[in-house]
Amino acid sequence: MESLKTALARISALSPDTEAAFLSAWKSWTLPKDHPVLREHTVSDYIYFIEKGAARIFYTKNGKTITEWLALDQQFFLSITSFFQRSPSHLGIHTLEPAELRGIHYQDFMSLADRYHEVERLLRKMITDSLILSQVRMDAIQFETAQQRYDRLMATQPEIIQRVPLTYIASFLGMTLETLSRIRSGK
Amino acid sequence: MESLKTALARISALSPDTEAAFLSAWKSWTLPKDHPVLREHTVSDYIYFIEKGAARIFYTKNGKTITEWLALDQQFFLSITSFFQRSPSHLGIHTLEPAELRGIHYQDFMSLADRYHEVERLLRKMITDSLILSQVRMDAIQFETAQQRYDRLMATQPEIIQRVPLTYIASFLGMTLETLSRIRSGK
DNA sequence: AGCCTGATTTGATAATTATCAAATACTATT
DNA sequence: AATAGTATTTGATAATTATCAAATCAGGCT
Repeated sequence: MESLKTALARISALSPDTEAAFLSAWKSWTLPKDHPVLREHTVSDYIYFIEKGAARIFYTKNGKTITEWLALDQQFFLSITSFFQRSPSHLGIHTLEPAELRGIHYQDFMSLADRYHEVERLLRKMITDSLILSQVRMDAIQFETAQQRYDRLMATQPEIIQRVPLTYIASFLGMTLETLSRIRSGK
Repeated sequence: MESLKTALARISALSPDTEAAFLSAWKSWTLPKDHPVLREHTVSDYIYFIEKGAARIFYTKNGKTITEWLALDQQFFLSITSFFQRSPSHLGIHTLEPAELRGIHYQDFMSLADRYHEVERLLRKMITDSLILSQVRMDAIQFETAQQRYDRLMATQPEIIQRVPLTYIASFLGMTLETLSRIRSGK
């Protein structure tokens, strides 16, 4: 419980009673390794926070499974388009390690955002952070070579390489498994 | 004035007095063709709305000028990272056609968002829309061929081809001018 | 220890797109 | 209408990365 609270406090301060109301809306799950969190083509109702463990957000394109995001301890994740547009997501999510998850339902988040200006502000800041991340990532994908994208990952999240199978990392970085392997072997 | 109001109403409803307060914070500019809106490496203080005309958001990478976004009539645009992080932007912005611009300053937007819950909600929805767009675009860049990206642009914003020089469109689509030219000629 | 299964590496080749270099077309202005 | 300057097209070649195929490696299980 402590770490979700800390993570939220880092984004935006809440007054004690608002914080209590908001935190109590979050549910908890303990999931084993390789367990589904969200089935593909369903509406994603939750924003998740992974207290501990690893999860993979993926989808299928032309018969291939693409890893769209990898979430490790202390990160928020969700299917953006599905959660906000309330439409079935092409995304699936499953755990890669045993995981402690927290999640807040769309309806609960929205009614709290309606009731508390501070929660609305928190939501706005969460989305802003996510948008900034998305911009940086887009730039990387569009204008960096495969080598540069790998180097960037090593610089920012080296632990990901230890904990996640290379196949997933490859597609997360927008390259094939073979290309990633060659980059890692130093050509 | 009417169209900014309409565009905002489409995003989120405001009560009459909140709307009046909010709209009055927007400034107006009339700019000629090929006129700078934001100089590179400065802090971007405004969210812009282009009533009429065309603008180009760009930056320089390895000595090349990359078009990051093209905004035509009735669109909002801004340097996301600079505006929200209050840091100098690598982005520059200039007009491609004579343009009627509206803009709201960071400080004004934020203090209105602080004062009015409804403005905070509007801001949240604007950012959400932008995030969804960003996700869709990222997916296109990462997993579609040059041909598919061109086809998508033709399907969604065909008028852009008529109004914007191909060099800019090419880099907006993440390909070289030559590649775009060959795609257009049907190989 | 040996085996099985999945993960990763390596090799050969193909596809896509970029780069460099002209040639041609277009536009605005005289 | 001629010209200058820019925009676009075309051609030849190179670079990057994907694809397909096979070999090797690693960890869990009997």
